Amino acid sequence: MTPARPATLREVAEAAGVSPSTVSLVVNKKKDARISAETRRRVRDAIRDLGYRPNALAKTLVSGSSRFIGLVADAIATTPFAGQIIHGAQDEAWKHGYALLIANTEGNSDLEKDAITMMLEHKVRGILYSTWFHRVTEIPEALREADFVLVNCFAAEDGVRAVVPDEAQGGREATELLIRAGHRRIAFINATIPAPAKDGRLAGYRAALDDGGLAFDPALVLEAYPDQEGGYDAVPALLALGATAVYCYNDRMAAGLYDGLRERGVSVPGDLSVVGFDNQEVIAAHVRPPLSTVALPHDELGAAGIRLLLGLDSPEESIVKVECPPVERASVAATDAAFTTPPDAAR
Amino acid sequence: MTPARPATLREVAEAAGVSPSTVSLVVNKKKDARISAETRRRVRDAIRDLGYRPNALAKTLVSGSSRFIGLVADAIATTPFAGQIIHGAQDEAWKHGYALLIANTEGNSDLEKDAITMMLEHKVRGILYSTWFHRVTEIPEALREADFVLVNCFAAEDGVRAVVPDEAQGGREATELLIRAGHRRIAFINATIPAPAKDGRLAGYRAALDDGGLAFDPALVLEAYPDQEGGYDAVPALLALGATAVYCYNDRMAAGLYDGLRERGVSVPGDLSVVGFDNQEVIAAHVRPPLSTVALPHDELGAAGIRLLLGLDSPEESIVKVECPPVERASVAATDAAFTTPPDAAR
DNA sequence: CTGAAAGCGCTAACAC
DNA sequence: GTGTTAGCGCTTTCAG
Repeated sequence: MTPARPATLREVAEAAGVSPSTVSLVVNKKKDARISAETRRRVRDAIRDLGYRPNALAKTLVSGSSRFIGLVADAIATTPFAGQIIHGAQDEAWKHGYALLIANTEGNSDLEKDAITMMLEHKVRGILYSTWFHRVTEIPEALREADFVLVNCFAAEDGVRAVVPDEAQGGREATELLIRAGHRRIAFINATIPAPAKDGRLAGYRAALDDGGLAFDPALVLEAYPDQEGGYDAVPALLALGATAVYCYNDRMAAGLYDGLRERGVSVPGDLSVVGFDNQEVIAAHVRPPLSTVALPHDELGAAGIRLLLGLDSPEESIVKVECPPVERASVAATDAAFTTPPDAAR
Repeated sequence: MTPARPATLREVAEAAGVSPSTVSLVVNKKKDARISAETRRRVRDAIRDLGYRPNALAKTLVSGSSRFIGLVADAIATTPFAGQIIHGAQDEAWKHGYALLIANTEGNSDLEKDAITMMLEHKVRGILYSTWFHRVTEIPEALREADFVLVNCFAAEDGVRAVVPDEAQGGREATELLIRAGHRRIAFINATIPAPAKDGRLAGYRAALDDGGLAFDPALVLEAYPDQEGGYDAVPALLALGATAVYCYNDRMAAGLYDGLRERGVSVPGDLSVVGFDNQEVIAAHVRPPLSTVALPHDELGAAGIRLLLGLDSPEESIVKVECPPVERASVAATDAAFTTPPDAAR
């Protein structure tokens, strides 16, 4: 039985017949402490017998620095994304001996302020401020009192540390998946909603086209609401373009596109190759055929945020961009055009 | 500028020319403390000038009880579910003045032990031990040292507090959605994987059939792997049954079923009504047509866990079942049979 | 090799 | 009304 009030270090000392400081030394395995094997044993026994647990709070009080890192999120459950950020942050924090204190604010700034206050009062080492979709953000005043880094968002002002996904590089990889398969007429269905992702993913598309020696044709860029319904509705316009491949703003859009395509007897990837963006597991890995896409590295965003906070990474820029790796599945097929210009015969 | 070392209560006292206890009294707004308006003002000013933040850790040390609740999860990012549990728990904990300390264990029992140890050392008020899918679980030894409640899982032994979804009630509601629409030949595609959900959802199906005066026909229950591929593959067998409606073990299965149905020209809900289970937003709300289903109340599971831990709820049974509410969308249509026995003409 | 003493920031009696 | 004192559980010089 564990006693109601947990045993203290002092009690262990008494039980072992030594002083508190001796117990402290053996508990913390101080290298330079010379404790006789005999004493050490007696202390260990007492610890076991009493079921002693060090009090991390008291430890913090004397050492002055706590082992907490706060994570404030604007929407923990709305998407799987926030979960991944928490996951990445938690693992990395843990690795360095820190525990994560989390708060969900639903974007409510009062809650946000309270959450940050709570963290400050618990003397967190620092705070990760995260958003579920990549965007610019205001910095709550209270946050400035802490050592903080922005995750999946960034500030308008300069010099504020942040970690965000590299949308342009991702868009480029997505497009390249298609170009490498020989496609030359590649449509892009962008989002209707303004966001860093909208601009970045388009920029990446253009960059890949450029590199591939393909002209950018504005007519090939459509816009749709970034979900299944948007993708579904975009089908007629897309089909009118005569493209052999399409790169969608996100996986949800691609999933809706699949439905519309199937209804019209257009097969993927036989008649049309498709790539998405986000790598939203539940969707991308399980539609028919499995969707090739580019991953939004939320875990890594969280982990990088922690490293930045702890000063383990010291990048040149205050805003660090994390790569979005392509994940190839089965929605891209080679087109004949590929055989028109085989690598070796090029020129 | 915030000083490197935050101001302490003692410094505030000196700055205000009062004693520490006076400051303590005004900070904590003690009702029965008689502090002159003048003193109160001086203290407040000093607090503001020094940017004073109470140290919650020191407070905890003296009061003996911390304001932390630990949440250990076996898979934060694998599914959206864990995120919802965290969300529900966090909100409820917050409401009662507690902060959530979270740990992700990936089911690794060493990590699990470390996580629990860390929480114990931080003197958490209690621990919520959660799993991402509903199942029986072992209780890690260390956990017994804390006040704990199981969330989305339960122990084999008696008397251990736990909160789980009411699978049978959910299965019953799902089936009733179909029965109420007049269906009389209702197939059920269960999971191939043993789990409380498998048994519960089947039991609910049978109960609903019973209540509806329909005979249970074992031939109408199929089994498939509980994901999109499983649902897709089950289509031929399902179609051979001649059912007018089908209840799927989960939404992912239903989504795969949609694909297979569409390929064969079977329309939902025109030719076949479909209901799922889980209410996995990204899928259920956005397939075509939107899927009627039954929600797995993960948020509520987390919240109920907190209330149980805090002793705010005191149920009769140690295992509390949380209701799975039906969410109707557009995948169920009335069948002619409904008009054969209109409610009023019944008997 | 080990113990005594001071103090981390705060609260709670109890004085005055 | 407000100050004094004594710890909460622990670490850390500094003696011995």
